[in-house]
Amino acid sequence: MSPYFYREEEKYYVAVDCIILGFKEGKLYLLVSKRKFDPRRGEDTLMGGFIKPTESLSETVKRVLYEYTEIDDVYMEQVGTYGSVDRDEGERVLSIAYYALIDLEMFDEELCEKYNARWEELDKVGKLIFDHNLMLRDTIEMLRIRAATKPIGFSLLPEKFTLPQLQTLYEAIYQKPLDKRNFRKKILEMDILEKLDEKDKSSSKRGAFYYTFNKEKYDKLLERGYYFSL
Amino acid sequence: MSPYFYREEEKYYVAVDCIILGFKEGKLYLLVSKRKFDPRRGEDTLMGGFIKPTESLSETVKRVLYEYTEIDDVYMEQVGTYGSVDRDEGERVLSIAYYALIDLEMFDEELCEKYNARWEELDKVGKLIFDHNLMLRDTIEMLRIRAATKPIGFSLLPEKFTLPQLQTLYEAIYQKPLDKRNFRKKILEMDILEKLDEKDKSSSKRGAFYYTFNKEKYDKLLERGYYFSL
DNA sequence: GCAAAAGTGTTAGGTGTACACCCATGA
DNA sequence: TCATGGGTGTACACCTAACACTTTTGC
Repeated sequence: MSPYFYREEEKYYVAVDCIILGFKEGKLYLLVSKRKFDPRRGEDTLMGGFIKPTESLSETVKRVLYEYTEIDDVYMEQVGTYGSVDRDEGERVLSIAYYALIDLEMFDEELCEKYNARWEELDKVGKLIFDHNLMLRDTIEMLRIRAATKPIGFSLLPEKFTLPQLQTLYEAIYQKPLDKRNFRKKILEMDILEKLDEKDKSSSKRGAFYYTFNKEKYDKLLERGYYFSL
Repeated sequence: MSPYFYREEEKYYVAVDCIILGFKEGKLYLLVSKRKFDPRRGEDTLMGGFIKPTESLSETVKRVLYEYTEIDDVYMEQVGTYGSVDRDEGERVLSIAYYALIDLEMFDEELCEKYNARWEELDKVGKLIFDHNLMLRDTIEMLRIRAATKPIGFSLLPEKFTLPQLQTLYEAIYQKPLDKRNFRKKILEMDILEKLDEKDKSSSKRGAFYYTFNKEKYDKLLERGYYFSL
């Protein structure tokens, strides 16, 4: 038997597109860049890349994420695959969208110049190429669901964060104000945060205590059938 | 400018695999067939097919679904894309998994012979080729979430169904018994079912009233910000 | 008349939600 | 001392979950 099993079938270009999200000053931001090649050179696009023959899907995504952010161990999740015949007017390309959540304190702003990229406020993102706006919409929908059921918000914050910070993050994700007392009660009851002695005085005189997310505790709770819900 | 933009990149085979689910006698069933070509000829597999150049992703899925079930307008949803380098030991193939929910009363059993297929009870499904068991697991997880938040269960039932039927369906999906009175109260309160005068006497002497799902009512409720939850 | 499944309400406990004031501190 | 954001508790409404008996009818 020949090693070429599927000779009769057509092959396609396959790319990944990354919806890279960050959080600062109470707002969510999307990393957008200017496309560097045709078609649609110079227009706004998500970060993407073609799959290489030796790479699994997630390896491609990690490579692309590293290329544009120089950060490893980024939280990411597959959003879906987009396969209209004419979605890319160059040639037929199937694209698998992944979103990634990064801590902006880890991001080196100089990379923006290097890649002609910028952090665009999420609700001010304009027209992107191809179906990238659709990918973004699908991501946000997914993110809202995930954020309510999995402790992924911490990926958008520094190691140490304050409860007011965490709350504004969730407010940005859900696009609605949350009650301070209810929010704090709920998140603290889960017993997955560690309070530090240190305070963040950058946004108030009194200062807010720093907390860290205790992943070990969370994993143990998971084993006991607990599940996160905000 | 040449029309060949991405010449440097590699192309890949892309297939879809369908997790086709049905419901009868209180149990969920998966349509499984014997693979008809190499590699892995004769082993148990999901229903799949390669993407044709003129087809969008969902068109491919519809074609495959129609081929194996001869049913149109099937409820389906993308589960995810599987892209390990060696997932198909023949050649590199990326596969996009979709699940589909069908009403078994619409299904012609003779098709099973034609395709060497069978309906396998969901918790008795054995080893499938490649990563198809993983696709199935991911589908079930997704199905549980969807069934709780979208009225998709009706896709697995005939046009007319009884409340005991509907309840056993949800019990099969969640793998846990539900309280009869709470279930009925909740589903009837939603006001998306129409009670018929007719009864189904096949499973009891007294007979259970038939109901139908009123999609128009549901869509109207959606517009008013209502959302389904079971 | 009896077996077998369909159908029907109430209650208690828990969860979500709304709400207002004091505290700590730097300027 | 005052302006600013941080931190705290309670009460009520609502929803969930538990629970048992009657009805219908074919055999």
